[in-house]
Amino acid sequence: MKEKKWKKGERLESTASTGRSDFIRDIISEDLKINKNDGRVHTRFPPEPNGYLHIGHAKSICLNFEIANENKEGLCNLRFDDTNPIKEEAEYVDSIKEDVYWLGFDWGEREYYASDYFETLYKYAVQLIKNTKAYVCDLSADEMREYRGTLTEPGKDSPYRARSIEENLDLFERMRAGEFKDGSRTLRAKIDMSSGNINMRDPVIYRIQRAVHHRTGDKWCIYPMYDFAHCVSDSIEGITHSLCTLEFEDHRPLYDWFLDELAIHHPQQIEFARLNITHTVLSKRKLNTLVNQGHVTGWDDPRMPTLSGLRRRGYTPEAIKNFCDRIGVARRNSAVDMALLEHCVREDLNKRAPRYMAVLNPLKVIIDNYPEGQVEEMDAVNNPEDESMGKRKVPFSRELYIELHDFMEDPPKKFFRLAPGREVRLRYAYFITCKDVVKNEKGDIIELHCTYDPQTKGGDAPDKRKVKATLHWVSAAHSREAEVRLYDHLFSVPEPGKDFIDHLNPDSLRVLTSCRIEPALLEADMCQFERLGYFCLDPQETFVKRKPVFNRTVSLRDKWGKIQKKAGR
RNA sequence: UGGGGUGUGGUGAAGUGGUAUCACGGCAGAUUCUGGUUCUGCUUUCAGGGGUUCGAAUCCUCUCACCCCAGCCA
Repeated sequence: MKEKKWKKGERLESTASTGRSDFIRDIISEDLKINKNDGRVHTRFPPEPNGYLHIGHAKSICLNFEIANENKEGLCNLRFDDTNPIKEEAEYVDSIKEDVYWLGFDWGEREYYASDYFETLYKYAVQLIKNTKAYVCDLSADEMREYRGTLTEPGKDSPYRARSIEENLDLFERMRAGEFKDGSRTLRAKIDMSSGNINMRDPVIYRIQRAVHHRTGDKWCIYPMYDFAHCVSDSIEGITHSLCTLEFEDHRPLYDWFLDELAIHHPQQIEFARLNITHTVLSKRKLNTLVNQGHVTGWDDPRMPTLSGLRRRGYTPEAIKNFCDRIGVARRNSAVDMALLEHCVREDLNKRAPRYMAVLNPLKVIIDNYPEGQVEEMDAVNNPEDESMGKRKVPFSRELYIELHDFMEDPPKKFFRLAPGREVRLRYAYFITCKDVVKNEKGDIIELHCTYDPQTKGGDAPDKRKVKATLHWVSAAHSREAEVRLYDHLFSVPEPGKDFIDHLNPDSLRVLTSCRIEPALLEADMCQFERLGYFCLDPQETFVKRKPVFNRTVSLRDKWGKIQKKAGR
């Protein structure tokens, strides 16, 4: 019989003070009202240490930890679901802890491992045998598949299903003792081989597997399966609400069955839709393929949606958490627009990133009427959004660099940057007018000759005349060379799908090696390059390349870019 | 007639019998020493049919579409 654990019903107050409301928080509010679990709220984030965390995990981390934080005495455990020694490694445990901590969540002393419960799990398995609810099965993997039936046909009972309790007890003990070959026997739950839910067709709960476990070494040669280990681990830890993704929905009857048969504390499993984001992939398998086939440099490649990749790209924990809060929690499969993630970083970085000037594609500008050898220190605001971030000095001299794209010899209508005969402002410095364009034999523009108006020092004209553009610049002699890496979507289509490799964006990385940065910038790690975007220093690459290497976190919103794109079509 | 889910603007979410709401995106404008930020306005939606009701995204019913499940993975 179907039983809905969350009845659609009267309007519920949202949890705590956040004002946020979603179906999970509604369930918890209702549970609190009837004093279920003595009013406790206890969640857990249960990663398997077999890979790196990505932003999809962040959704789950935020959900679990924030729900705990929203409730008085609410707790959230960090539990490693380490029941498969073949796939799991201590290295992943460390990276997962680092990522969760980086996001800003605290699991206190509650760092647990399913492997801590192996002994207890074994005892519970014995209890199931004693209750005639589990049996040792000698079917091979292939045979078991045959016996299982199909989606539309029921399965058949295993010939070993009717073994006596004594025989099962003996065999199971000897499985543990290592008397049998890997894969030769399993312990199975005795449920219903004709169930429409394939998970209930006598699922395996223990398999024989001689492998070194990252924590228990070679102490065990039998390991519990997820369905058994997970619900019991939740129960042992006193979890009240066990939140997981939609694909475990079919496992809930099994989750409930084990706990009912064992008659132990019974958390409620609640499923929600996993996160998808456009223009990227969020499955361990696909991310793994990207790494293994060399489409990216590693799990922390700044184009990867992994937490380590996003961190290296310059995303802040605040931006990611804000994103996770905004996408909501629901039960329908969906794909969030990458633009929302980008909006969230811009919003955060706009408030906190100090501004600097950097020229990505330098074009030399010579101010003909500026005294040779003269240097002036211009006052520049570090962050117009936050006065407390103060000011700095930027050296100005006769020879400068501006952005190549800020000049056009024959500008179209809506281009209002520098052009022959046109006057623009150099930010925090002077108005300049372009007088002459110097080209090489190939016809490439290599140098501009301009004049400046000494009256406009600081950037304002005494006669109040206006200019239509303000350009960023650096002093040629005072600026330093840097490498800048510009990132774009990893995939050129919103939903890469099964053939995702075919849709890789060839321009997801562009490396610019002769950029010029203002001297003060050397001290910044995260910053805005004015008019360009948000960037962060890549410490590893800076060390390797022996010059500053910056990653572009995200570009600024770009109206001119949009106009150009439209014109291009 | 295998089982389990899900359908609300371009996208993600709220809404649980009483004017469909919010955010992102897009478009237009204002402000601006960043074509940034900020501000304003516009844009477009209840999968479909039938029923109940004074009144339906919401209740009933039929249909359609999509997602998940046949690991000794989690």
